[in-house]
Amino acid sequence: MNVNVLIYEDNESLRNSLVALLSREKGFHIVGDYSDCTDLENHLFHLHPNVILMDIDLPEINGIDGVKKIRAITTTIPVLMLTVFDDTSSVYDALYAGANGYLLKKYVSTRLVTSINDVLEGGSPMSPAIARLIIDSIKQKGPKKTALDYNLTAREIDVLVSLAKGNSYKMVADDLTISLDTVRTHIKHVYEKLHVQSQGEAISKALREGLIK
Amino acid sequence: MNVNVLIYEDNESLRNSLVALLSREKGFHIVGDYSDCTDLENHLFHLHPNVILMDIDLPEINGIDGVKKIRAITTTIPVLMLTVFDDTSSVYDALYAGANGYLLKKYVSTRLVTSINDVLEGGSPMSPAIARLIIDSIKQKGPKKTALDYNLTAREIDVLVSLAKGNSYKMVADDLTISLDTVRTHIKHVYEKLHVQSQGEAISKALREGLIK
DNA sequence: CCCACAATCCCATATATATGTGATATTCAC
DNA sequence: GTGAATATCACATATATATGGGATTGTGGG
Repeated sequence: MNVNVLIYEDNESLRNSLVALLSREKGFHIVGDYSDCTDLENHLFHLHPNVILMDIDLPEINGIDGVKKIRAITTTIPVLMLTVFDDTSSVYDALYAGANGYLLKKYVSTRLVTSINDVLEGGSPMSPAIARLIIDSIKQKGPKKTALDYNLTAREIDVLVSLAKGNSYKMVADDLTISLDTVRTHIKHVYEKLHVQSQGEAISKALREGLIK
Repeated sequence: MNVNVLIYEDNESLRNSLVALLSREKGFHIVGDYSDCTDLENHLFHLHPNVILMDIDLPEINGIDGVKKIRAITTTIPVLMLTVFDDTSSVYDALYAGANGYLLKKYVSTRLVTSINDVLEGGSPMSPAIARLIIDSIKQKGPKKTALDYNLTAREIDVLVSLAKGNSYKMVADDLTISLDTVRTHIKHVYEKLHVQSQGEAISKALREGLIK
């Protein structure tokens, strides 16, 4: 059972280290190591990698775009990002592009092999510092309140949700099969409970605080 | 340089393993190991832990509430969660409660010491399976579009943002120091570009797609 | 049993909003 | 320097919305 590893890393000394490190490891076979991913499509088709190591800061095409190119061709081959920077937006961009893991270069020597095994098993290994960034940015959004925090009734939420879809009062009425006046009444109560006095404020408060999705 | 570790774990055999494991490790000192965290406040004040290991499934008070109790008292002592389940909502609840790391029990033997060191350094270690959950749930929200995707102009965004604050057209006009009619014009254009025809739909689309915050 | 609350409907009206048409000045690219 | 895009303002009007009042019915708790 051999794992074919494809490497994109422009720093030659690090690239050589990676190759050396994995060559020593039983079960790993390096099918290619390159300093840029301009010829990525070809490599994918001919080298049959099981996992790809991708540096973030690559010349010509950066690692993020590299992942995008990979994901445009296949979604099954896991990609492990390598970087020196723990920068929030790069992390997010890489994850959205379809990267599976995120390893800081200073941990390569101790955690590369484990991390490769982790992504092969469907996990998303990341260095603690990276994980910290992600967690912080999640927390920043704040814990979601529920509709209960404002004592909204089930029906009032129905109306709010329908309204947030962009429905007019009349459409909400049709949607929920109630009269226009009933819609008005519910909305009136919602406004009182949320302490707002316009549709715009109600919808934006509801969405921002996670009362509705 | 001794690290004081406080442990809450109801499974006695695991708790003993944890104690044994850390006792062997130089630099760690276990100041307490308990099967529940009912007496948490006392422990915090008298045992002076530098790091706390907390099981998720605890009798009486569960681990999530345990973290909340800790965070009500201090925000500086890192808490590392231990769990057998990789369940999305528990993970989120724990993170929001203020946990710093999240370790699956099956990795305790190999990664506990490293993980403790990671949280002490301000990182957020987590098992790859846990990280995967978090990443998936982030990705689910989809990559944020920018206002550019709809060719909104700077001024149109200004108006949209002001509207989403709950401002009426008149208030937007005051806010941006332009006339009411100009506000109308901008909004008209926004509606055309977003393909919506009401304020509610515009605001909810803008918020949901991340055009505005 | 009574009360509070939820859900439903009705009426009335002052504002606000959506939409059309039209105009002027500025800027920026070609 | 001509044209396209932007930002600004104006006028008109049909709907929609916000808000006040009042009413009926069912339900669940005390």
